[in-house]
Amino acid sequence: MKHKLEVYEQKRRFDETPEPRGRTARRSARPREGEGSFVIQRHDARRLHYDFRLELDGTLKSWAIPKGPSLDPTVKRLAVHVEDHRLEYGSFEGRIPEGSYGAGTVAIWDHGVWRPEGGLRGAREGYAQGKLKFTLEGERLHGGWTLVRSPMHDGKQESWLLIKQRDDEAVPEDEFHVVSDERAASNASNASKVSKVSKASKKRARASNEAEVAGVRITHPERVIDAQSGLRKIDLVEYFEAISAWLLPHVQGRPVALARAPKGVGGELFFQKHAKALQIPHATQHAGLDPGHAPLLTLESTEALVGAAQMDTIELHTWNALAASIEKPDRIVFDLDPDPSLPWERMLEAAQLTRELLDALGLRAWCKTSGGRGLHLVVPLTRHAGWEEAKDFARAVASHMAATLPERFSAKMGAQNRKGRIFVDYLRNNRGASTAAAYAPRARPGLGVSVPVDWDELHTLTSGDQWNVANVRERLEALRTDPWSGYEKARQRITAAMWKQLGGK
DNA sequence: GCGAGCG
DNA sequence: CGCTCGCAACGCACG
DNA sequence: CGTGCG
Ligand SMILES: [Mn+2]
Ligand SMILES: [Mn+2]
Repeated sequence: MKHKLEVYEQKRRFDETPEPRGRTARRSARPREGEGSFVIQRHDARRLHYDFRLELDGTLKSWAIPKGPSLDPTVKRLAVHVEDHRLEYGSFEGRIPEGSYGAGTVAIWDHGVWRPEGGLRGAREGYAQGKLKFTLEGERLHGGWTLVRSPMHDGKQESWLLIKQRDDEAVPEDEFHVVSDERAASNASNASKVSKVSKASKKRARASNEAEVAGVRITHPERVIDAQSGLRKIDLVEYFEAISAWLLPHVQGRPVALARAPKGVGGELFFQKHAKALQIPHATQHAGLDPGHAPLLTLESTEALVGAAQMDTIELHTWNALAASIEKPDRIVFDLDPDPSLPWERMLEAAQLTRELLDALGLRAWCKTSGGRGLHLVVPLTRHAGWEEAKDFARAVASHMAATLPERFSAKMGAQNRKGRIFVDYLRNNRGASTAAAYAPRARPGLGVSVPVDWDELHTLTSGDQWNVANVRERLEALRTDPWSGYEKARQRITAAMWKQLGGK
């Protein structure tokens, strides 16, 4: 106990604060035998909370309650056990200056008498054992209360819960809105009826708030994730399910980066490459590929795609290597990013020109819309080179384009460098970098989709996002041949001759 | 969307 | 309990 | 060099 007070005094510099210095003398008008004083101070500090203090054995046992007490017996309020305070502190109100521990303002929110069940002995035992039952007689709070130590107390501070007991002083607020009609109809305050109604309404709410697709529980299926198209979460989920046969060949075996948007397009978007446990339902984990991190992920099945969608994955980006040969990329990607002011025709020409350079080098490339503003050129490779060589080679190609056609291409990122031109983004060929996969949606208004195209149809393309989650099905149904035929069979490598043509390393 | 950390 | 916070990561452009 | 962007 003495120790606790010392800790407190160390945290405070008494000469700088208006709080009372502890004195050993005096003690004001005492409550009756078996009772003690209590106080709740509203403490507007770095974080607003309520300090709940019970007098016991000459000191104030103290808890910080972030949300303050609730009169609803079904509500448990976290009460973090904090240092004992001196009795004198119970009457403190005022400002704790900046720079002092607990800086902010303190106001007495309630005070009065607490009467522990079992008297003084009950209080001591309850406090030691982590379960205090007591009655409060304050100005705001009355009736029975329970303060229990939560089984989960990790490390320094104990977590307790403050709960109102069910008595006449309790004010149930649970489901107030849902139940209020019922209550008005029959003015009987029938607790069991209320709880039945609330249970039923919760069940109903869950039923309409959940769906099941490919064995995966889908929460909030009706939530609109893109205002522009009006598409809902369930539409995205069903898109992934329907596109599965087309999409899986492009993601299976490859570590992914998921771009997730729990609040939909326009909300916060974050990437996720790693996950512990089965945080993404049905995803496959690959521990050890990325040292110092949780396992990398691959998506191998329809269930995994749907699982990702349940977790609000919109974009699916893949590495340029398989998990099984993580140090040997099996392709390089050129991401053609146009200055937004350029006419689309320049974009098509750029793709064709890039293709011609690659062709001259002896490399076949395949093209897809990005689902956004541009196009992606994908060059499959046998798994012969390391990341360093693949990246250097991609940079050499981009630099060559920029050097030969500087009015059209830039190999430097940054809006400045791209002005009036197309940035050949070769940076997606670094280890750990990734590019939106074929048939993956993009987290942009309209939910564009990256779609593989045949070179023969290049001239018919109208934009990088001409296909989207809503209309790509039409495209696929109309297809007579695989636009990427030959891709799987390609066996090509980066050779010394290519380097020579590009002007050496 | 969800687990971890924290008050 | 209930809130808030991560959830990639790194070369490159710019100052 | 540090900082911020993509
Ligand atoms: Mn406090
Ligand atoms: Mn792009």
